[in-house]
Amino acid sequence: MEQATIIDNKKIKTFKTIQSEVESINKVALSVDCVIFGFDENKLKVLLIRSDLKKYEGHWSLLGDLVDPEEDLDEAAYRILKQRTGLSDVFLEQVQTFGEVGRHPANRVVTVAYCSLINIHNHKLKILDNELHWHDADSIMEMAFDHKKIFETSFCRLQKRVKEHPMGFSLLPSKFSLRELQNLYEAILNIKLDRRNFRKKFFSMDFLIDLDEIETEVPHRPGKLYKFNYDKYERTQKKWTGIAF
Amino acid sequence: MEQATIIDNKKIKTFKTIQSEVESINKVALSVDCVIFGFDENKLKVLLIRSDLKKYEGHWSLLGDLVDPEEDLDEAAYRILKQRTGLSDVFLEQVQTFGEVGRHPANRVVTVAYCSLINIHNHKLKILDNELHWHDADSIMEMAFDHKKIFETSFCRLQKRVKEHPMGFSLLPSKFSLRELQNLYEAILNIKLDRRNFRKKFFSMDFLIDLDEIETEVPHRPGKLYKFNYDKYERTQKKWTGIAF
DNA sequence: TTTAATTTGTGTATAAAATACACATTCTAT
DNA sequence: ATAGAATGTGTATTTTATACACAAATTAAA
Repeated sequence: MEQATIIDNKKIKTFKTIQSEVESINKVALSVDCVIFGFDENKLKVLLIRSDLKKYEGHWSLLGDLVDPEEDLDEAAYRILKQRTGLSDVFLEQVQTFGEVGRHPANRVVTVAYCSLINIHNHKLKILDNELHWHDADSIMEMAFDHKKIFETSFCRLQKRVKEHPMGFSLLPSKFSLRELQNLYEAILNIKLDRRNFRKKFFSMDFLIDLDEIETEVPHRPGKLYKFNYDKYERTQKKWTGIAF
Repeated sequence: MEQATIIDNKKIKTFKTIQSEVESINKVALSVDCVIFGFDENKLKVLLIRSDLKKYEGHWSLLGDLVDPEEDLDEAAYRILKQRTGLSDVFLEQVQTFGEVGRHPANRVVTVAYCSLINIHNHKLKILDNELHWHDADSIMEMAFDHKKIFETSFCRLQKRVKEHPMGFSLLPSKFSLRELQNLYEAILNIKLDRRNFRKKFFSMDFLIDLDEIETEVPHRPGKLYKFNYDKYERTQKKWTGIAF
C-alpha cells in the first residue's frame, strides 16, 4: 500500500486515509521463523524446538520470534539464529512468507520464513530443558502450526538452490574431503551419485582448493582435504544456462 | 513467534506474554505490492501507477495495498490484480518480502512482493487520470519508496524462473508463433538467440501444440500458430538437472 | 607381518545436448 | 513480375553428461 488505491473500482483512498489505518486497525503481528539446517553423520538435520503452546503440546516447531517494530526482517532472523545457536556468521536467506489468515490458532500472525545453513560442529547447542533438538530432515512428522509446510517449502528450496549455488559448503567443516561433499549432496538431494563423475564435475568447476592435507581418524585410506574458493566464485560470473522446463 | 522464546538467553517468554504483545504493540502494517509484467511490441512491460505521496511526487510506484487483517496474502495480491487489471485468471507468484525499518517514510510498512504475468491485450486498463501506465521494463528510472529494488528483484526472479518454468506463455496470446515466443525470451533475457536452435529446443520439449493455423495481418510470410500444452506439462515430472554453479 | 576389508584416486568410451551455420520457400507490398 | 522480409529446415562440430573397472593406500584383525 503506497499510493492511491482503488476500492470497488470507485472510491479512491488517499494516503492520509491509509495512514490513519496504519496507525490503528490495519496491522498484523509479524514473525520470523528460521529453518536451520545442519549436516551430521551423513544426514541432513533441522533444528526444532518443542512447542509450548497447549494446542500443540508435544509437537515440534521452527525457531521463531515476533519481529520488533524497530527491527529489520533480516535483523530479526539473525537475532534468532544468534540466540539459538550462538552463531552470527552464517548463511541466511529469506525463503517465503506465509500469511494465511488461520495459520495461527490465536491471532493473525504472518511469518517470514528464513533458511539457514550452519556447520553443526561449530557450535554447541544451548540446550534448555531438552527443548531444542536436531531432527533428521527426512523423517519430520507432525509439527506445530503450519510449520511442516514451511519446513517442506524450505527443504525444496534448499534442494533447488544447492544445485545452482555453492551454499552446501556452509554445512561442512571448512576443510572437507570429496567424499564428505558427495555425502552432503546425496543427503540433501536424496539421490546416489557416481563418485568419479562427481569428482570430475567439481574439479572441472575449479572452485576447490587442494589443502595438501589428508583426513585423520578415518578407518580406511584417508582422502585429501579441500576448501571452497569463495573468492574465485564471487569473481566468476555465472554462465548462461539454457531454457529447460 | 510461535513457541517459548529465549530472550537474553535467559528469560523465557510464555505464550501468554507474547499473546498480549500481539494484541498491542508488536504489530506492523503489511502491504502487498504487485510487479505486473506484460509484453507488447516485443518489449517487456511493467504496469506502474503514479505515486500520490507528496514526497514521491512525479515518481512511479508498484500497485499495492494494505493487507486486510481478515485476508490471506495471496488473496490480497489477487484482489489488487483484479482491481487494477480486471483479470482474475492470471499467473501470480510471491517473490520476496521487504521489511527494512525505514523503507516507508511515514510508518513501518512491511511489504510482500508478488510477481504477475498478464497478457496485455486481454484487458483494457481501467485508466483513471492517466495514473496507470505500462513502462518498458528496461528503462525504469527512479521509483517511489524502495520499489525500484522490488522491481529489480522481481525482474531477476522472472529472468531466472522463465528459463526453468513455462510461465512466459502467460505473457503471450493463447495462439502464438515461434517468432513471437522467441521475441519474448529475447526481451526478457536481453539476449539474442539462434532461431533454428530455439525452434529445435522447443520442438524437442514437445509441449507445443500445432494449431494448423497461420498468422494473419503480418507484412511477410505468416508463421504457424501454436499453443502451449499445459496438461502435458503438468503430467510430466521435471527431469534431474545437475549441479552447476 | 601378512592378509582382508575398505575407501581413495584415476581415465576412457559412449551418448546426449548445445552450438554454429546457409539456403530454399512463402507471403506481402510495390 | 519483382523485391523484400520472414519462415522453415538439417548437418557437422563441440561440449557436456553418463557409464563403467582397477590399482593404490590405509586400517584392523589374524
